[in-house]
Amino acid sequence: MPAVQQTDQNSGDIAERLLAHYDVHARTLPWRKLPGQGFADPYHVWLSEIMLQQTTVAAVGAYFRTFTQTWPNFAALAAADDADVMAAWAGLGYYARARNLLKCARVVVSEYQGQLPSYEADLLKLPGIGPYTAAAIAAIAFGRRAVVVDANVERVVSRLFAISTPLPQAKPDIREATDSITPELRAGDFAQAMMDLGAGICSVRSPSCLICPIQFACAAFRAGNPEIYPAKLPKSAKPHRSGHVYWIERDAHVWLQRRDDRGLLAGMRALPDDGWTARIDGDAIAPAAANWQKLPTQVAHIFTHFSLTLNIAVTSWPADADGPGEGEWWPLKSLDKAGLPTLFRKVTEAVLNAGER
DNA sequence: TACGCGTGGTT
DNA sequence: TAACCAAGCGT
Repeated sequence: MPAVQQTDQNSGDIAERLLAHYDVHARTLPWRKLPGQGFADPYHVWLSEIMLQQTTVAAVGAYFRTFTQTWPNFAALAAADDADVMAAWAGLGYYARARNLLKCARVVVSEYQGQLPSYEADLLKLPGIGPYTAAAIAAIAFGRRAVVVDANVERVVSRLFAISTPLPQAKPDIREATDSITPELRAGDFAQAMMDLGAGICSVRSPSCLICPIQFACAAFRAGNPEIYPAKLPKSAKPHRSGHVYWIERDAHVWLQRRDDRGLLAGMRALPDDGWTARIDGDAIAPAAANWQKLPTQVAHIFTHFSLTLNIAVTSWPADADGPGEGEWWPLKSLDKAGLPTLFRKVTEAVLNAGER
């Protein structure tokens, strides 16, 4: 006994009502054209969609402006130095996105004459573009009909249709239901309207059903329990790890290394460590024999899948001697330009605030 | 297929 | 405060 079977007529009404609401209430965003003003620059749509993967609108804003000012199109970005792009991405997280961003820009230049392809199937082949992003770009930048499903849409649609199967098993049903209400025209506006709805009205904890433009069609509203959707399986507890980082200072410079190309914080500049990972604690073995001094303060950081407490050991290094292993001496006065991920920024702050060096 | 992958805001 | 969550993707 399906709670609600949307009729064809009803399905059309959903898009119509949602788009009418969007025409009046669309959020103004740096990468967005307002309804009726045509399609946004595909480069801007692509860049914003990559940045917005698992990332809030508020966090993306400044990065989007920096990137579009520094690299205004695919050709400029494709010609950029990898290290500059990684440094510009520092702090935004999920650094594989930045590496794939560059790969993608270079493919667009070499294979597509610097113009993003407009078909979902072609977009899907590009680095960093998955099912969601391919559909979003095809619809938003090129006006093609595509079924755009992100976490917002999953929440809205699971409520509309009272889909009680837990995620991720519910994904096929949700995609089918989304397909059934996606209009032939204005699929891009429809997708953005669904995401605006999910970000504002149809929120996770306390949805504002009384002002929702598609309340009339919502099975969960009718049942009085929108907040139970989407159902999700419980998450496993995240482990706690500890380890060390090592601050090696020589003549107002600090020794920085580049992390491995794969895994956590891949390819990012970093301080030397004692081998801690998401799975194991560090072994507390310093990268070299030296007069190490342990700082009284620790740094705590929480990743997606584990939390970490870092101890900090500092030493001063003989003048003119090279640091241990591969690395570079980075001037302390421009440490903010090193593009350190947030974990190591916390460490540098702790060291510099400690004073004793 | 399920897991690894950042960070900051919210409750 | 600890847990949850965000315009997901690659492997």
